[in-house]
Amino acid sequence: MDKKTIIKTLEKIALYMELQGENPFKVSAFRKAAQVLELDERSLSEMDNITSLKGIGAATGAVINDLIETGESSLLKEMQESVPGGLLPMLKIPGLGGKKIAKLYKELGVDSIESLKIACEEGKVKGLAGFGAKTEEKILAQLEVFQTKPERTAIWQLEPIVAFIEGILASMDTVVKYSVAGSYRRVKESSKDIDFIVATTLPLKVREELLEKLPLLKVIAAGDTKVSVTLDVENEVDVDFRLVEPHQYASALHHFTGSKDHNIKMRQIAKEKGLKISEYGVEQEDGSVQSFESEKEFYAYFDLPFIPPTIREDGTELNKLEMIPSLVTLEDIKGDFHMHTTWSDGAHSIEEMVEACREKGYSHIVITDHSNYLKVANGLSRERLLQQIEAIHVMNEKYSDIEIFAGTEMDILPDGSLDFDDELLEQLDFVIASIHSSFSQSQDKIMARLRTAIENPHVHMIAHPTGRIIGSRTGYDPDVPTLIEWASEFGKILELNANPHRLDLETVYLKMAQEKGVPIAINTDAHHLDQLRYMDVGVKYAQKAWLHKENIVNTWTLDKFKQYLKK
DNA sequence: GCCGTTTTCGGCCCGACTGTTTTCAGTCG
Repeated sequence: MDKKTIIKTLEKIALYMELQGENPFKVSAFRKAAQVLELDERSLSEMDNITSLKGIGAATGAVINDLIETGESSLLKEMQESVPGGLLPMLKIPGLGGKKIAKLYKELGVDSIESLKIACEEGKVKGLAGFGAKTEEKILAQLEVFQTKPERTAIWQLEPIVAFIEGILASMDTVVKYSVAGSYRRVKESSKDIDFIVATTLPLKVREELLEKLPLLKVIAAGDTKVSVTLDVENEVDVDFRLVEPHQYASALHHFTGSKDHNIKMRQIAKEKGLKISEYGVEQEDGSVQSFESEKEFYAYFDLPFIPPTIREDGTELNKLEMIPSLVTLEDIKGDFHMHTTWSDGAHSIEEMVEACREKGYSHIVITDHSNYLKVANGLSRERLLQQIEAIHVMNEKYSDIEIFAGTEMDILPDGSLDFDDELLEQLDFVIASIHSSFSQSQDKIMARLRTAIENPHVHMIAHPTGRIIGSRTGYDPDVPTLIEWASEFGKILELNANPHRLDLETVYLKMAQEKGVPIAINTDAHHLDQLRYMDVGVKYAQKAWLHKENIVNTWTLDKFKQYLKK
C-alpha cells in the first residue's frame, strides 16, 4: 500500500461525506488527515504509529490501517454502495454543494448530471424547499457551459488578460491602487480564475465603471465590495474584483493572494495571540481593527519576515522562515544566457538585445541563436555562426559595462548526434544543447540523445529539459531524475526556462537538481525585447522551488561565470 | 472527526453574495 493511494482514499471519503450532507468539520477532518500524510516527508514504513500524527485520530487511523492490511477501505466501499458515483461530478457544478446534491438525490432521485438536467427541464427542482426558479435556471445554464470549459487556464493564456485588466484599472481615476492577487500572483502554472484587489473610496462607481469597460460574457455577482464576471475573451475566464478602502488594501491583498492553507496558518497564529485576521485587517480583542501600509508591515505585526507570494502554499513555509533570505530575487540577476536575434528567429538585432539588457543592469549575456538543423527557425550554418562570433567580438569592443558572450542553442538531432562538431563548438563561449524534434521517440532514445549532449565537453547547459508547454503538450518524456544525475556527474547546468509557456524544469525537478548540486540557469529564451521581462516570472518560479540564490548561475558575478566557462 | 493542562465538550479561519427566506442556509474563495 502506497501513501498516494491512502491520501486519495481519504480525500474520496471526504467527497462522499460531503455528498451525504455530513458535518463540514467531519469532512474537513478527513481532508486534513490526507494533507498531514501528504506533507509528512517520511514513507509509510517509516511511520510506526500513524495516529500519533496530529490530525489523524481513531477514525482516520482505522481507515489507513484497513487500507494497509486489506488493500481497500471498507468505509469507502460502504459509502460507494449507498451513494451513487454519478453524484461526484455534480460537486463541480458552481452553486451546487454537498447539501443541495444530497437533497436532489433524496427527494428527486437525481443520481447523475443527466438526470439532473431532466429534473430541471421538467421543473421539478424549483419545487424543492430551499430551491427556487432562479436556482433551477442557474443549474441549467451551468450545465450548458461547465463541461466544455476547462477547469484551469494556463498562466501564459492569463498573462495578456491580466495586462489588459491592469490597463483598464490604471486608466480609472476612481482607483487608488490595485494588484492582481490569487494563484496568478503566486505564479502557479495555471489558475481557475483571476483575482484583483482594488483600493478605492468609491466602490460603487468603480463597480459601474468596471462593468462598463470590461468585455463581459456574464456577471456572476455584483455586490458592494465584490464583482465577479466572466470575460468574453479568447478562452473565457472568470475574474473576481474585491473593492476595499485604501487602508484595507494590504490586508485584502494578503487575504486574496492566499493560498488558503497559508491564510489558515496565519489565522491560527493570530488566534493564539487573541487576534483575528480578516481581509480588512487584524481585529484586536477590544474589537478595534488594525490596518497596515503593506504586506511587509502585516507580517512584521506577527514578528514574521515578509513571505513572498510565490512560497505561500501549504503552510509549511512558516516552518522554513530562515531560508527566505537565501531565495533569489530579480535584483540578484546579473545576466540572461539564452536569447535569439534576427540571425535566426528573433525579432531584434544583437545590438538591440544588448541595449535592452544593459538597461536591465546586466553585466553579461549570451547570444544563443538556433543551429543549422532548425531550418524553420533560420538556424545558423557553420559559416554564419563563425560570422556571428566575429560580429559579437566586434560589438564587445563597444561596451565597457556589459560583456557579450558568443553562444549557440544547438540542436540535438533525432539520430542522437549534435548539430555542430567539436572544432566549431570550441570557438564558442557558451554552448546550449536542446531538443526541438522527434518528441515522440521512446524514452531510451530521448535519453541517449541527451546523454550525447551531456558527455560532450563543450556543452555547458541543457535548455528546456522536457520540452513541455504548460496545459498544451507534455514534451518529450525524458527520465528527468536520471538527467539530473548525469548533469551532476558531468558538471552541467540545467535550465529553468522562464517563458510562461514552458517553466521547464518544473519545481519538483528544480528541487531535485538543487539537492544534487546541479546549477540552474534562469533564462528568458527571448525572441523579442518584450520577452526579456520573463526573467521576473522565472525568478518567482525559482522561489517556488526554494532554490538558493548561489545555485542559480544568473546570480554569479562575471568573474565567477568566466571561471565556470574555463573549466 | 480531531483536539486539548486555562477545555474531555465545544470549537474548528473568516466573510461576501445569492436566493430563499422573513432571519438565514448554502456555497464559495
